[in-house]
Amino acid sequence: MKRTFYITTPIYYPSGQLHLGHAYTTITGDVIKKYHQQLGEEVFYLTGSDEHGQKIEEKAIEKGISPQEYVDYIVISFKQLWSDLEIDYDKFIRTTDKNHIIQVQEIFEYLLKNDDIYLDEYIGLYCISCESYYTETQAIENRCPDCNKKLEKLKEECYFFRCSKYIDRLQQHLKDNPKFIQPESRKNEIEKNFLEKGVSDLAVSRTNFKWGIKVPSNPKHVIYVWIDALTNYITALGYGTNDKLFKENWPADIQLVGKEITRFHVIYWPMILMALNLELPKQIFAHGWLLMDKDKMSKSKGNVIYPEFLIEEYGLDTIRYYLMREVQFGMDGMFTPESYINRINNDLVNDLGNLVNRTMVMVNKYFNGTVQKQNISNDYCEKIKLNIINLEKQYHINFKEFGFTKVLQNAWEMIGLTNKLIDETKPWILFKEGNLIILEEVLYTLLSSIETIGKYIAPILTKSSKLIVEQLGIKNKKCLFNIETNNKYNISKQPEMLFLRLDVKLETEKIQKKMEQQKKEAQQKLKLK
RNA sequence: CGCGGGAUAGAGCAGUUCGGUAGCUCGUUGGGCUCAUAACCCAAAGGUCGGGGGUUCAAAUCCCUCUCCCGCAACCA
Repeated sequence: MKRTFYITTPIYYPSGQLHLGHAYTTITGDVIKKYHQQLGEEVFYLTGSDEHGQKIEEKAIEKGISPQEYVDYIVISFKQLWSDLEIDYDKFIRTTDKNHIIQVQEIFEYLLKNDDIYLDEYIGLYCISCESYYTETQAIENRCPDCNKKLEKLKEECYFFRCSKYIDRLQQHLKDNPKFIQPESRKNEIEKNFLEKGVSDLAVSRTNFKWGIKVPSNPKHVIYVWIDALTNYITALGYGTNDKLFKENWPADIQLVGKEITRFHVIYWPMILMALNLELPKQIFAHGWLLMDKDKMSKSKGNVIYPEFLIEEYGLDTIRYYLMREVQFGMDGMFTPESYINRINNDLVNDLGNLVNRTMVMVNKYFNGTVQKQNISNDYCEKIKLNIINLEKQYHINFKEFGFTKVLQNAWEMIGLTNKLIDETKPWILFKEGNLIILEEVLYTLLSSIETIGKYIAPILTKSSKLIVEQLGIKNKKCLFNIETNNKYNISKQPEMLFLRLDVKLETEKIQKKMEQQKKEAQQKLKLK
């Protein structure tokens, strides 16, 4: 049986337009996919949309269309964004897919039959004007935390999932698999805050809205988000219908989630899988948030940035680079227009772009675009070659631990060394003095170093990597760090610049203006309501 | 005493597991170079490692205590 590397993102909720935060998660998955493909592994990458629930129902009513029409419309924008970001997903699952609906119903009935789900009454504090339940910890002196009105105790018929049955097994699993939840800090949080305090049974159905998957044996109940949404990771593989695809992919190798939904993915999701007698995913990675100037991105605050604008203005690679470089994976990171533009100028334009450009100009100027390896020894060149070898080890270690920041730091260390090599060997003087053999060896070393860098950054800087490899005239594109395979380079005569220098002040203002404009639009929408 | 995370140069962060000259990027200042996208290379300045106490020959790191910030059960990556 063929085993593939299976990656999932959360399925996003189509209550509005996706922003840079969503893109962050999905780009990360894409980077992981590209790395594993580079290793020659088969990869299956899943993303999708979670389309049911009260909020969607309300949005649709507000717009005077059916929920289905509404989600169809929003999902087009999701897919468009992933296409703009060149996300190479293998399947886009929608919880309104027919197959998903049937499977969820079967799963629900199966759990019901096995007594993992039972019918009972939900008693909770309800706010009539907000139409929502609050827990006792949320309520402020028996008043609604949102509108401050008095909360009523309400009873509602509801199906529950028997968490108590699986809690011991889950705790054992966490003990046996210390890397199940990453990063470590999230694991501690979950254990101390939830597992050790006990997990009460989970309400898994609703009767107060209609837009969802009906419980077949009791259709006045709609299956609530947990069993509907979480199971997407298996129904997408054809659980229950396509055994082959399912067995090739499940269990997932890595499930990416935002830190706010860690709880559902490391407590309830594994319990559902246990109840279904399925293996648990190998790892759940909870990443942090992208903050805008220390604030969480939020539409009402008007500090949201949408990726479309950035792609159009600055190119896809700049976004991928920024997110992977600036944000320590697992921790919160910051996006500020200024740091974004600065990263582009400093790292991409000055260090990388300029290195490639200055080298290629010299190769064309001094050797008309063709240089060969000269079998002479040169201290400076040896240093670079040694570094390339060390780099390879680090590369795999870092990628396997999702240390994207480190991957890029190492690449940039290499770029720095290569820039330094030029200053140390001074090719223009070698040329003036007629030291052509040494000059050719230096230029050859520069090109092999650039080739390594080009391949090294491939999973992250997809476009630049391709352009570098193409412009160097490299044939054996697959080979990763083997610098000795190319004894000769025949480079492009008119190299194209990888990145163009930006005016920091001008561009920063442009982005801020765009955000202001979006803020106004959002406020107007609120007024219309 | 609810729990978890955090506080390190002007900014953003690493280092804390297993104590031993405090590090990276950007910014600032000075110098070098002219192949290159006024880019690149070198150097310097800048820190009582949140406060206080303790253990130790030695603490950013271990222990105690205090202060401040962030997150935390319903649907926000």
